[in-house]
Amino acid sequence: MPELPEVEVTRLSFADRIAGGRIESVRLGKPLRWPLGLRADQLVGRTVLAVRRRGKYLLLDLDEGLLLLHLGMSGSLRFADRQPPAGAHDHFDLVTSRGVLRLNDPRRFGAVVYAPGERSQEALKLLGRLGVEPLTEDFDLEAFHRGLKRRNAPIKQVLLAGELVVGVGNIYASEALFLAGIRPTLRASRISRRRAEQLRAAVRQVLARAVAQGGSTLRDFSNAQGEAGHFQLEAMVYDRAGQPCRVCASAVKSIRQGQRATYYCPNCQKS
DNA sequence: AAAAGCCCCTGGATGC
DNA sequence: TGCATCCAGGGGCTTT
Repeated sequence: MPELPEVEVTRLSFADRIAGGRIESVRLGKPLRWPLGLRADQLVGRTVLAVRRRGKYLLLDLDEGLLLLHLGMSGSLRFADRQPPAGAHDHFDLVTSRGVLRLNDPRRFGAVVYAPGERSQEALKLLGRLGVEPLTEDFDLEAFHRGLKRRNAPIKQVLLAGELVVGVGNIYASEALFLAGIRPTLRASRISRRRAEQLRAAVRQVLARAVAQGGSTLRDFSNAQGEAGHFQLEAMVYDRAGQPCRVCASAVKSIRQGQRATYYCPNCQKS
């Protein structure tokens, strides 16, 4: 589900509301991808200072340590005044004096991990190899192009890997490549500087637009207030196999790359 | 070092 | 209606 836009939209929907909240209790459901990393009751009494995002991770800064949250494929957060009975897929509740943050994640690919500090082993293990943030000045064209030249894998998979630039998942990889007019199977090393520039701009444009639209709601994503996103309505190629390209009316094609579906227009993305 | 495959897990859609 | 199969916004880990 959640790529950078969905994670950022989620963050924006509860960061201000939870900030300053004192942790009153923690409820754990079924195991997530990794163990929490400390006893849940050790969080009680700490304060949530702020919520940041790094790639597809949310970082809850506490007055001591931080919580790293990942939504995996099917996770979503809700922030509410009260704590209703937990449903079958509610696997983490953070009850604070400002409200209750609840993670719902049917597939349980998500995670909530405690780290004593941002530079700790625990944090670096998850965040240490992430590429640059696409929506900041850090997304430097020259460095991006140099990185692409070093990879022979198809560009779609290089984007998904998140080692050069973070936050681009399966929806937005196809969308960005469409906007840039680049075929997803093209080897990254063969992308010219000019096309790298177009791709960089396309990644930024599509992610920013998706944030503005509240993210994409394919089946069950909603922000921490329960509101769905709308970007999926303006997707150019994602999940549109066989349908006419919105630019040239050619049939959108679907292929598989690394066990994931990729969508592109064979006419608008000739190479 | 980089690339390719394999899993983790549940549920919805589709087909017989 | 029942059951099998395939597929899904991710990504760490192991093997080539």
